[in-house]
Amino acid sequence: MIELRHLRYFRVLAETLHFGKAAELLHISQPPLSRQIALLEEALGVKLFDRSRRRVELTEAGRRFYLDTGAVFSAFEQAKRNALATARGDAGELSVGFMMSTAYSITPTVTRRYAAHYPQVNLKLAETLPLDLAEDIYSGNKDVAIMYRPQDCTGLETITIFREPMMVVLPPGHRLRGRDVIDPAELAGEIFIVTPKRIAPALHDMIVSYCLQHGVTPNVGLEINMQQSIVNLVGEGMGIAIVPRSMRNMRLSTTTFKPLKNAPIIEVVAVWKNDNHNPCIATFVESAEQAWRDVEAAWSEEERC
Amino acid sequence: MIELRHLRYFRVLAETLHFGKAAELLHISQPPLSRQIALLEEALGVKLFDRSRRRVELTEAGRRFYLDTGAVFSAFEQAKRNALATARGDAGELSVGFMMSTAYSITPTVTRRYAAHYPQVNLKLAETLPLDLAEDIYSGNKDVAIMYRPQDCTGLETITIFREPMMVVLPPGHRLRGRDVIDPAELAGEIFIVTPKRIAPALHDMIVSYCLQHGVTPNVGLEINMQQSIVNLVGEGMGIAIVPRSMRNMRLSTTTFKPLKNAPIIEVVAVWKNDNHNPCIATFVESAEQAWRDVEAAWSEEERC
DNA sequence: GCCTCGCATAGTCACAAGCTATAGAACAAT
DNA sequence: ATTGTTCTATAGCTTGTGACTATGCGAGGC
Repeated sequence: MIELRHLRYFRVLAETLHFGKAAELLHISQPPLSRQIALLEEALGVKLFDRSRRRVELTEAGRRFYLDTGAVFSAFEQAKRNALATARGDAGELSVGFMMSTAYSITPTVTRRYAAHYPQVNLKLAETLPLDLAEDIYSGNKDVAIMYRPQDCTGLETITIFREPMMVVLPPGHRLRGRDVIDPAELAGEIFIVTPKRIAPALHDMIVSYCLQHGVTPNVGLEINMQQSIVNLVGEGMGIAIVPRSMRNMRLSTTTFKPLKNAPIIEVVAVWKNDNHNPCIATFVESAEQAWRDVEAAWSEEERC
Repeated sequence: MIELRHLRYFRVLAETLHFGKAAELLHISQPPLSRQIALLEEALGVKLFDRSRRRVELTEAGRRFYLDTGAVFSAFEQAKRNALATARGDAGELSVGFMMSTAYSITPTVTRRYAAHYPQVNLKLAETLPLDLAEDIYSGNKDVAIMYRPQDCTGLETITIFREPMMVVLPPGHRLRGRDVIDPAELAGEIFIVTPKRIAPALHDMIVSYCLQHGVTPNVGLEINMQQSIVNLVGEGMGIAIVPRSMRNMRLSTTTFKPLKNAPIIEVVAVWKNDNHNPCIATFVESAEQAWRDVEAAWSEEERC
């Protein structure tokens, strides 16, 4: 059976055309080289060298074989490089799911950064309802999710990649538009627009329990799946809402965002299954963490100014 | 050092995902397979399989490596095929030189046939003066020459690939135009247009000695290198000439070709050096010989009709 | 004609690939 | 739980073969 050894020996001999020198380059002695070349020729059924006892030269077939075995080694080296890169998470494929409500904040930052640092990774991004995200991670359908911290995390790894306070959004001409900070107690009686508990349990529970803690039972007049839609509907005068601060980035002129007293902090996390061995997960998470540190640093810089 | 054996084992295991079955397919027992896979992983520095004691599956890197090693084996198989084809003379490069005077007869027939049968051979055709052809063969500059049989053939192999009688060409309005066959004795006093002895010794000597045998000393009034030019000049009334029959194929309306009594036969041969090991020479010569047999068969068919 | 060069052959050694036997983990069935 | 089954890994031995040294032998050079 022909092995890479035979091809290695052949190529060095083809380059030197001298058994002694080739053997020296290969760190073996001359007789085994003679023997291995003879075995190679026998296995191929083709004479690769014309050799008198004095001179060695390539046959036509040998010349051809020299060119072609170059491709064999290129392919082999490429295979090794790719395997290493893939194992390190520098190359491969990564499916990332994200909640639409992070599309104005951390998701673009993180994914742009990752794509720039790891161009050999084929990054597949898909907007997904929070409800489905955890399921996709469990099933292995997606590798990483960017979502609000889920309540049940058994078998999952999470890391915080974004934190922001919740704010209240007010419709045009609302009685509280003049205020700097709003106490939730003042929101009693307002119509609240909220995501359904089924779709985004963490977010829903956070808002409800925050209100209850401040003595208000929110009057949920409208259930809407997406944060963006909620803000739009507030703009249409359908009610008020408590949403993550980054929703301001929608820059909808009809709405007003106001800080809340003792505002709850919402946490966006990257989530992955700890027995999912796609090595790109590690590089992605590392990159996302760094992106968050950069954002935090930029914010404290802003505050100082 | 990683050998093809490791890659072969890896690929079968990657396909079966079962050490026992893979080992059986490879006609080895299971323990050495485990060991060789472990050695491969160690040499690469990459885990290729996730294996519990119970289940085997590919890692990301392993999946990638499986794809890439496919290319390694493709390249290797290609190299083997090409080496075999080259050794058999089915592929490669062949330089063929030919005299322009065969451009109306055997050269197109032979080369078209060869190109059709051996499409993988890169055939390099070059028109060459007979003088230079032998030299090109000796020096290895060309592999095969198509030419009139040379006088000195030491170190050369030759094979006849075409035979044709010489004919006399007459200018417009010549006194002998009405004759069916011409006796060379009747050509006494005519101006002969002949190739210089230096350029095509075989052809020159054949014509001169033929004339002498028939009691005529040819009056060489014009020396012209190429047969085609000679026929053209006969058409211009510059003299008469004795040329190979296939020169009729020029279809020059001003000239008249007449058979000669006891016409000498000119032989076109393929010539190659017997220590030139280009395997395409063998296939080319074989093909040329067959082409000649076909032409002969077609001729005797014509005569019968 | 002798010497040198350089590839091939002969004979020996050692390493590693392969074998058998078995341990030990994971899962299934009772 | 317990036992059986199914796999992979490990241990220890055997053997094939790649590599080494010594030498043969033909081709050129002096």
